[in-house]
Amino acid sequence: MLCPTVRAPLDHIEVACSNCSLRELCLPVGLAPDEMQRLDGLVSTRRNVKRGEVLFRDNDAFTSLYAIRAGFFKTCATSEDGRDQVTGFMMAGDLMGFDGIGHDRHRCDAVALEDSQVCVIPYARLDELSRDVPELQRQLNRVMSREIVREHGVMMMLAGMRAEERVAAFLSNLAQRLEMRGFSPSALILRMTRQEIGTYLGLKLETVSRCFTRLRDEGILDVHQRNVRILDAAALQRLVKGLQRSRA
Amino acid sequence: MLCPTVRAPLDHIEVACSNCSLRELCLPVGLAPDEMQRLDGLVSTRRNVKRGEVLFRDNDAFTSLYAIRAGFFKTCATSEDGRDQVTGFMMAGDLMGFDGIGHDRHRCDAVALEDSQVCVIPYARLDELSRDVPELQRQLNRVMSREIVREHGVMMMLAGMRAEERVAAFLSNLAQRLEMRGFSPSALILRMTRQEIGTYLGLKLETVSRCFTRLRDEGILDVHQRNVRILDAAALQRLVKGLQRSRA
DNA sequence: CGAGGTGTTGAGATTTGTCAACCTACGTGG
DNA sequence: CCACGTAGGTTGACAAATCTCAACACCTCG
Repeated sequence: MLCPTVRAPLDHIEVACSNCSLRELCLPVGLAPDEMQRLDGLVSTRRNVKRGEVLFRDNDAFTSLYAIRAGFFKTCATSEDGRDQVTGFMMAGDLMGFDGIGHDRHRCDAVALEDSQVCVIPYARLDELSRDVPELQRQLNRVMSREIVREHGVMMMLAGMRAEERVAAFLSNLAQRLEMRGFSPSALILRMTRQEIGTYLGLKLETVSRCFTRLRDEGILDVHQRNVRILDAAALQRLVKGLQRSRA
Repeated sequence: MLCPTVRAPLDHIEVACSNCSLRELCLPVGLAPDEMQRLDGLVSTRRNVKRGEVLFRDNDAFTSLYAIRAGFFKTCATSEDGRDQVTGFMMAGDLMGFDGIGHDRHRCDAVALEDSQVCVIPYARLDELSRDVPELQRQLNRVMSREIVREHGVMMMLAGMRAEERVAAFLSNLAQRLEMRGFSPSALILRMTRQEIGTYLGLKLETVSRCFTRLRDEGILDVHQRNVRILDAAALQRLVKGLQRSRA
């Protein structure tokens, strides 16, 4: 994606959080300029991860958090018996790796779904710095808290929604997050397979496919493989809220 | 549950984290004695919550975290459209309220399922103290990280397991946590209704009931209303791992 | 003793999963 | 530049799991 002759200078120009276009979405939110510069000193490494490559894997030693600078990831938890659960899809500005803090080992995999770049945030140094910069600590707590709340939302979706509602919620959420990043909220290019969507939503891939088809037939979507256009966002939202069908 | 003539002295004797029998499960894990004393100074309020009472409610201003000293709670996330999701069942030593850190408002309800007592941990003061006591900050991060990982497990259960497996996982988890607290891991008294279990597991209450019956018929459980005895923990575990039926 | 909340069970409807066939798009190498 | 192989996606018919609705049993508490 990135042309090497362009990437090199970018590494120099935007290497710091203070200059990063994602700073309003990412860890530095709320930091004063001098505080942000101290964070810059910490986040000095970037890492390219090609599509299909693993950034970290379940049971890897935990050393760092990762901020997505560009690209798209899935995080998957794997149970001993081989069950696989996509726990989230992550995009630019999102932070990954919190699962590792609790036991000094990662408890899920992070896999790039397109060629990506992440900022490496060494946790030991972040921990150190956050003693000096209270606002950084607070922000870290906030981000983790929001991750917990986000997961509540996923649980609600998995436990309470039927297939079509789940797919609607998935698309609606994706669109909203793309919009926050300045992309079109209606023209989506999915970076994941039907199988991966299914694993995330607790559905089989055929069911996901059928839901896409049904939403197309209802005039809510335009679907061509991974290109999805949301034609009727309001109807999608009604589905998410379960107003389309009776429900106690 | 607690007899008042006993409770009063207890309040004096065990008022501090340093003396609390739950300190190995709760926030103070890993703190040095002097650090723990500083935490004692902070956690000075206790609050009794009767069965059915709400400790905090969705959209309440966030001021404190809560450590369960005795009793049993459920936490429920409610979506705008009235869908209700039990996100967890909490028992002695568990911490609640992390959902509120992200936006200074709680994002779920905490309801006592039996007469309970919680320690109130004012967040602003905890935040302050954790600057001075790095280990406290680290412990807080660990606890939140584990909450994230716990929720991954719930997502895996909701997305990947069939009804009977979910019920088995629920019981097995409950038993394990009771055992960690020194209770029998085989004789359970459920503090929640079938409805609440169902909401947690993404099943209707009738399905939960039928699963209990089936597990009884299979000789794995002895069920009388809310009294459940686990007769064959190994079989229960096999169910959790999905070894009982074919699965890709 | 009665009332109401809770739990169980049954029959039938609905949703989702399973299996299999086929289609489509994309990348590779000739 | 085209042909082919393969992974990913769609669709159909049928099976299985779960939900729905309804009746009834049980238990606790006033």
